[in-house]
Amino acid sequence: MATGTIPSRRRRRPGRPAESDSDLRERLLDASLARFVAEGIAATSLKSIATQAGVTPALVHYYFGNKEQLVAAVVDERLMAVTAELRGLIGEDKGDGDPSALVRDFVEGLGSVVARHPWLPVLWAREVLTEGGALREVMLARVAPMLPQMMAARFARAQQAGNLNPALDPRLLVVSLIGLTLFPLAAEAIWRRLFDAGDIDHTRLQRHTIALLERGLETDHAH
Amino acid sequence: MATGTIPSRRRRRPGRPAESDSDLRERLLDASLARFVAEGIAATSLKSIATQAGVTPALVHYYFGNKEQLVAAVVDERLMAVTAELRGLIGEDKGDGDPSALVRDFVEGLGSVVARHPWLPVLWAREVLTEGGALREVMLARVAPMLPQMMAARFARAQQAGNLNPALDPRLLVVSLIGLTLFPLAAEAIWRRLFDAGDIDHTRLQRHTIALLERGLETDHAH
DNA sequence: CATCTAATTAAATGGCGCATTAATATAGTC
DNA sequence: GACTATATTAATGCGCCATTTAATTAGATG
Repeated sequence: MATGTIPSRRRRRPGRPAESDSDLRERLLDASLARFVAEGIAATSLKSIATQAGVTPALVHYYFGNKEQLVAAVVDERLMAVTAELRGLIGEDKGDGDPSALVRDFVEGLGSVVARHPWLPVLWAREVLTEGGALREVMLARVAPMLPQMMAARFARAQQAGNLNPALDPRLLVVSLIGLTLFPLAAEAIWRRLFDAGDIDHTRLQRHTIALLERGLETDHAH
Repeated sequence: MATGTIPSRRRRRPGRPAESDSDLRERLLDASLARFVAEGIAATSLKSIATQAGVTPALVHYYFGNKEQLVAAVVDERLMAVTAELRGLIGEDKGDGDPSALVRDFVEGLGSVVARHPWLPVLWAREVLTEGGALREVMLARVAPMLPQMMAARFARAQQAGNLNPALDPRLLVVSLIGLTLFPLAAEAIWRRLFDAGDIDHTRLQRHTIALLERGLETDHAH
C-alpha cells in the first residue's frame, strides 16, 4: 500500500537514481487516483499527477505513454480490484433466501471496502454518477453484471418466494440500496458540515441504514 | 418558460435586430443552465452557451459581464426559485406530527418540482455532491437551513415524541431521504440502461420509495 | 573498466481554447 | 437626424497542456 505522495523530496537533478524506487509505478497509480478524486479525471493534468508524486510530467509519460493508457491502468489495477473485493464479500445465494441477509452483507461489505479504500465513494460520485463521467461506461460494462444486476435478480427471486415487501420493485431496490450506502459516504463531507455530526461514525451510519431498510420509519412491529 | 435553444437561426449579420427579442436574457439563462447540466459549470465556456442560445460569445458577455456574474444570475434566478418552490410544497409542522407525512410531502413535492425542472437532479449531482462543485457552498449557505436542517429538526421532535423508529438518527434520515429521492433521479439514465426499466415511470418510483420508507423490506406487519 | 541500457530531469515545441475587448453595423427612439 | 441599444466580427493575449528532445546519472554486463 504505497502512499502516493512524496511531497518533500525537492529538486532532484537528472539521472538515474541510486537504488531505484522499484514500485514507483504503483506510486504513480496512487498519485493519479488521488488527483482523479480531487479534480476529476478529465480535469487532471499529467503535471498535477507528477507534482503529487514528486516527479516530473515527463516521467509519467515515460511510464504510461499517455493519459488514456494511464486511466486504463488505474481502472484495471485499482478500481477493478476494489469491485472484485466487494463482490467477494457478498455471500452466495442460498435459494430464495432472506433478502435481509443480502442487504446486510452489502452494507457491511461496502463499509469494510470503503474503510480500506476511502476514495471509492467520491470517485464514484464524480466519474460514474455524473453525466459524461469517465467511468460510467466502464461501470456499465464491467461492474454492473457483477453487482447490481446480480442483486436485482436475487431480490426478484426472494419477492416471488414471498420473502420481500411486494410493494417494492426489485430493480429499484438496488438503486435504493446504493442511495442509502454509497451516496451517504460520497456526501459525508457535506452532512458533516451541515449537521453537527461529530458523534456519527461509520458503525452508527451502518446501524441507521440497516434499521431503515429493515423496517422503515415505523416505531414498532405492532399496530 | 423560454426554451433556451434557437438552434436553427443561422448567420445573423451584426446590428440590432428588428423587434428585438425582449426576453433574450431569460433565454441566455436557460441556455447557460442547459450547458451547465451537460458539461458542468467549470467546464462550460461562454462560447458553448452562446452556441446553445444561437448568439455569439460577445453577446453573453454584453449581458452578464463575466462568467462569475452569469453563474450568480443562474443561481439567483433559477436555482433559488426552484428550492423555494420545493420549500413551499412541504407542509408546516403540526406539533410532533407523523414523520410519514413529512416524508410523503417531500417525496411527492420533489417529484412535482423535478417534473417541471428536470435539470435539477443532474445539476445537483455534479455541482453539489461532487467535491469542488461550484454550488456546494451556495447550497450549504442558502438551501441547507431552509430544507435539510429544518427536516432534521422535525424528525428529531417526532422521535422524541415516540413517533419515529428509535433506531434511526434524525440527521442521517435526511441524508437517507435524499439518497432515496434525488439520487435515483440523478442516476435515472444509469439504471434505465442497467436494467430493462421501460415500465418504470416516476409514479412507480415514488410508490416504491414511500413503501420502502414506511416499512422497509418487510413482507407484512405481523410476525 | 568500458560500454550499454535504464531512469530521470530540464527545457523546448507547438498547439489550442478561452475570456475579454475593440471596432463596426443595424435598428429603435426622441 | 442624433443618439442609444443590441448585435456581430475579428483581434488580442494569455495560460496551460501533452508530448518530444537532449542531457544527465547510475546500474548492468562482460
